[in-house]
Amino acid sequence: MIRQSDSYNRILEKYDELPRQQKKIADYIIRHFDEVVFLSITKLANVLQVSEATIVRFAQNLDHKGFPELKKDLVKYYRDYLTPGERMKRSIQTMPDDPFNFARVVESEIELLKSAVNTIDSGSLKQAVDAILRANTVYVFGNSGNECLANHLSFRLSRFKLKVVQQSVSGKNLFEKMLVIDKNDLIIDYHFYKSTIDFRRLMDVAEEKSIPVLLVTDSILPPMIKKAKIVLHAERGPAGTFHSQVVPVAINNALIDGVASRLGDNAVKALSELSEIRKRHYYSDFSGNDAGEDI
Amino acid sequence: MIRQSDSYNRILEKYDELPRQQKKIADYIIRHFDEVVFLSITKLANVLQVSEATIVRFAQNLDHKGFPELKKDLVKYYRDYLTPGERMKRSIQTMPDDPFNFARVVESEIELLKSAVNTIDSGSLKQAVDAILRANTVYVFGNSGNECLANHLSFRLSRFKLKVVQQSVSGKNLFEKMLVIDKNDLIIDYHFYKSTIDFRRLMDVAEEKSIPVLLVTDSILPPMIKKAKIVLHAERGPAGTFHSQVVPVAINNALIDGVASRLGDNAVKALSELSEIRKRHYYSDFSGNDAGEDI
DNA sequence: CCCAATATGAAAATTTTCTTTCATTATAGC
DNA sequence: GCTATAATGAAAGAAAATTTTCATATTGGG
Repeated sequence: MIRQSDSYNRILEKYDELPRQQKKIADYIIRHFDEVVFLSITKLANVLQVSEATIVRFAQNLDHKGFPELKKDLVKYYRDYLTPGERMKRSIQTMPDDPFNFARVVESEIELLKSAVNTIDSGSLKQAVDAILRANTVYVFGNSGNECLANHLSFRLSRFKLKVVQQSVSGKNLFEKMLVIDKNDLIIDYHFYKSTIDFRRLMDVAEEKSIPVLLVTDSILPPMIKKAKIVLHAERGPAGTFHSQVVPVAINNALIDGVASRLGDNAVKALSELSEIRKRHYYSDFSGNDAGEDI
Repeated sequence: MIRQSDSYNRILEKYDELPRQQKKIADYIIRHFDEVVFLSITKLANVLQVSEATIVRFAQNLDHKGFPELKKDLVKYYRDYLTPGERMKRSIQTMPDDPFNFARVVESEIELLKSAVNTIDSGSLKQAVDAILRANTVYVFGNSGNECLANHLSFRLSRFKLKVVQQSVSGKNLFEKMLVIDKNDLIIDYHFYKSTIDFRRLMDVAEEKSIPVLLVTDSILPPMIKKAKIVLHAERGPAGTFHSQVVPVAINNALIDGVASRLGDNAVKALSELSEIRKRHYYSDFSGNDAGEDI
């Protein structure tokens, strides 16, 4: 419910005193908050079948100088409380500040995941899965803070018997590693915030050799994403705070799920084959029923 | 990723051909989508320090009649896809059983996170953070599917200038690695589902040498948790499905947050020191303002 | 039902936003 | 380094949005 908006409270306060047409305006604003923030007085007047003058008077009755001020106030509220990013920031701020409160961490992760839904579309996801399955070998790049992501994805994919190579190198070694990659392969790279030399090198070489690139990022600046064939984009929280890897991990999961469902029985077969091999060769000498490992 | 917006795609298409100032406009729009939808051309010109005329030309270069048309297009996209809840609803409704539906993945992750709140108590979390800070060196173990978790935690902790060693080894090598660890250190291990030989070896040696162990697990079977000093326990979903690492990553985040808040200014200092070093030695030779990396 | 007080809409006046023009500056090709 | 071409900003001009005015309509007490 709408709160703490000066305008909103004023509307409620004065609602009973408002004349007929102005009640109509008040009703509409309360019910269609997120429309009104984008409407001019003329359009609002048309929608409501009320004169522009009356809308101005309505605004003035609420102690605003005029309609633009009223709208500014509505926009302020809208942006502060109803926009995904803002709501997240706020919910983190307002939480009790106990650093050992797991609920707090979870709460903000959930908000992040929810907003990520807005930015990952199933088209790209499908494209990504196709590219993975089509590739001769999948090369997963991810450095420093993103090594864990590269590791996670490459581990899971290799369990489906896909040819996957994890590359967590930087500097000149990067070129060497890239020598063997060609256009029938796929490069997956995790890269956040700003582009680095290594990233640009990678993208340049990929372009030169026509190697398709799947980029997982929180940046949507053209220099960053222009050269990538497929981009999966998700915010990881407000800049300046510690960035969580929960959203990228969820993206990995989506990719893994997608690949698994495409492979169908073959995925299951690959996994059980692995478990067979393991049982026979490595763990069969050990006590009874706890030899397995989770999938 | 922003899609299906004519404007957005047109910006990407034409980005390279755009002159200097207009690139600036393109960058700002892409980065601050949700600001621009509320700005007049005058205000945008002020923010960007670009003339209004140039903004009009930018809009026209994108095949719009003028600025209002461009804005209308941006608003349309914003309202369709970025409004709270809209997109989530949309994608869940439109494709209930599509394996490429990110919203579905996210929903189940959210459920898992929510239930994890009940099984992680702040007492254990606090204990865990204390143990990390008290330890001489933190040894983070995590194999195969859990290597990414070990990598994630050790990377972040080492950024706080803590002594952290990641150990992703198995078999006999494990013994060798454990030789150097003593009771003033801390072992962190990620272990799910069932115990393995390696796990028992680790726990046995730890017990013998009185090394404290922090165990992150989804199992509460006594053989699993008995020997660990601290246990953080969370479900990762029903057996038989692919197990997501989202919950363990969230646990890592909680640990990292806790450590950061305990270190207070020192954490910030360590991070900014790192960024200084990097700036001076590695990236200072490169173009302008994009040398950084995220934290 | 009538009258005063208030509310309303149409249209004019004003303000703000947007577009075009034109002189100046930057850029790319030679 | 020079020149042709394109890009830019300041300011004028056009268009749209907003406010005010004023004549008319509505409302609520007597």
